[in-house]
Amino acid sequence: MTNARNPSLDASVAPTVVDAPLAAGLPSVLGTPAFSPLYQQIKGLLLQSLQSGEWKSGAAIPSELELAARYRVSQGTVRKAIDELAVENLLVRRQGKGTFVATHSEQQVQYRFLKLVPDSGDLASEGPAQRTIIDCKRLRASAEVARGLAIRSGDAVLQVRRVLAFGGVPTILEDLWLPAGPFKGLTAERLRGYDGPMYALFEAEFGVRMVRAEEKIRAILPDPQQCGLLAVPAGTPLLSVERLAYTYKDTPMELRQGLYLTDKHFYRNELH
Amino acid sequence: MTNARNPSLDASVAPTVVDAPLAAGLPSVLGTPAFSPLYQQIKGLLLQSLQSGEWKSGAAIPSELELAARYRVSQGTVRKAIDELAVENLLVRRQGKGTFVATHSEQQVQYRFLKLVPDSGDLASEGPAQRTIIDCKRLRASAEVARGLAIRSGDAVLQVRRVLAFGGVPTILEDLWLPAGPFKGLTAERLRGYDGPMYALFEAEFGVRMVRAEEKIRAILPDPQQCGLLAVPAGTPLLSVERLAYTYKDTPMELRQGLYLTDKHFYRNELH
DNA sequence: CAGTGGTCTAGACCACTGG
DNA sequence: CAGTGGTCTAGACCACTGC
Repeated sequence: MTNARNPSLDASVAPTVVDAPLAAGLPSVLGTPAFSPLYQQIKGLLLQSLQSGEWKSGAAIPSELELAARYRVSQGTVRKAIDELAVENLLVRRQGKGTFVATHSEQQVQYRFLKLVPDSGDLASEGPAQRTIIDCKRLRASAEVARGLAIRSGDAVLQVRRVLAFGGVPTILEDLWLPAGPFKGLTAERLRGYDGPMYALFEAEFGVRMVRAEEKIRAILPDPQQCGLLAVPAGTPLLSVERLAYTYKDTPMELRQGLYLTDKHFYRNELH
Repeated sequence: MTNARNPSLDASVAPTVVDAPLAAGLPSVLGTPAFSPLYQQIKGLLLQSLQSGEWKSGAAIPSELELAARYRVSQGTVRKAIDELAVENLLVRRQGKGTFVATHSEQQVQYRFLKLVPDSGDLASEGPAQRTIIDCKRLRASAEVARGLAIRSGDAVLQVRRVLAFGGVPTILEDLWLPAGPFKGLTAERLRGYDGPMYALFEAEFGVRMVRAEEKIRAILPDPQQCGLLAVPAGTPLLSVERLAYTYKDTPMELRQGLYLTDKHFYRNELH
């Protein structure tokens, strides 16, 4: 393919492909990327298939050769697109088996987004967390919550409060805010009836896949109510972990504030 | 190249190449990798050249074509090796210019390992940090420090204590422990005379490049001395950030305990 | 054994940098 | 303009999985 911006990636095989908005090679104002390599466009198409639900959580996507045929590109180009999605943890490659849609329900990565680790050993060695749903309320988004979730202040949101305990010791107190629309029908009972990571439930019941998140971490002192729920004396310093979780296309779908007791655990991070 | 484990990657061109220790294809006991792809071996050779000092911090390494010729492999294989090193932030690719040895002295990534961010804006907007070296002592490693640095308890180490302030507000109190050998000659005066990231000084003066690190984060209450140095009242919760930083080959080279004031800043982390 | 992802090659051409 | 990294292809073969 000589590729004067991909004659073959046309509407018939790739209905919604977004071709480079400007002529290739012409730098546009102020650093707008005037060139999008083929594999990036393929990546975009794969992303669409993921977002649209064409491929379900945990299911295999078509093989590289099939995708190459579908998009009329070489296997290597598809590989590069899949490679990036695998690095971002949206897809999982398994040699000899295929490429699968990443999910939060797998045993190995149950706590993909939870960086809290016991002082000795790993979370798994403490056995499963004991989850206690305290409540699940429907209310109107405060200005702060609305800003995080990119909705209008006053829009309906669900607020979930829960406590996680390890080995019987309450360790994490969490408040979650979810946009009411995508999570219509979520109740405290439904949450209590589910045994597994919450994000797995979101995938299975609401088709919402959390794909990445940002956390803001601070040291704080809990208020009296928080002390009670975590069963710690006033004046105990806690880690405040404010998380904003995103689905595809950088859409924020959950705001979460966690309070972590860090006398027997720590938040583990790797720097590169 | 037909490659029945790389006849061409021989001693003459790649003096220290470690060939797959076992015959390819024969799985050995308990999951030991019995197969090492060519590009991984090339990666190992590049790593050696980095570690040996053949290529200095910030300097360009040979072009892909040159390396391909040197190792007698295709450009694609060299590319894949470099790709991984670039992902790990050991190398930096610059299109049209070359591939460079990553360094901590560059403006853009000055604070590569510092995840503290002001509530509004970024660290750069606050101007440069004011660094105050409190002291730099030579002492014997405690059991804990020795365990972290993988040396013997009682071995000589340097302990550095300093305070970082932003906009005149003391925000970070840090204690560092360094093995005395590689850092022979480091003094408080030398540290005070240097204007820039400490890791940049380590590169320039001691040839030690920090390549990755692990952090353990907790919420703690400072002791009276720490309160004094940070000018905060007793009872102020602080983020305790214990960092273990590594050079090449997973060699630990620095243990660091930081106390972060998080009323105007937060520790920012991204999850994937 | 067929099917999947993983490695490796050789070659063409494109995009970016700097002299 | 030459030199660098970046993209894309086509094809061969290897390693792993499961039937």
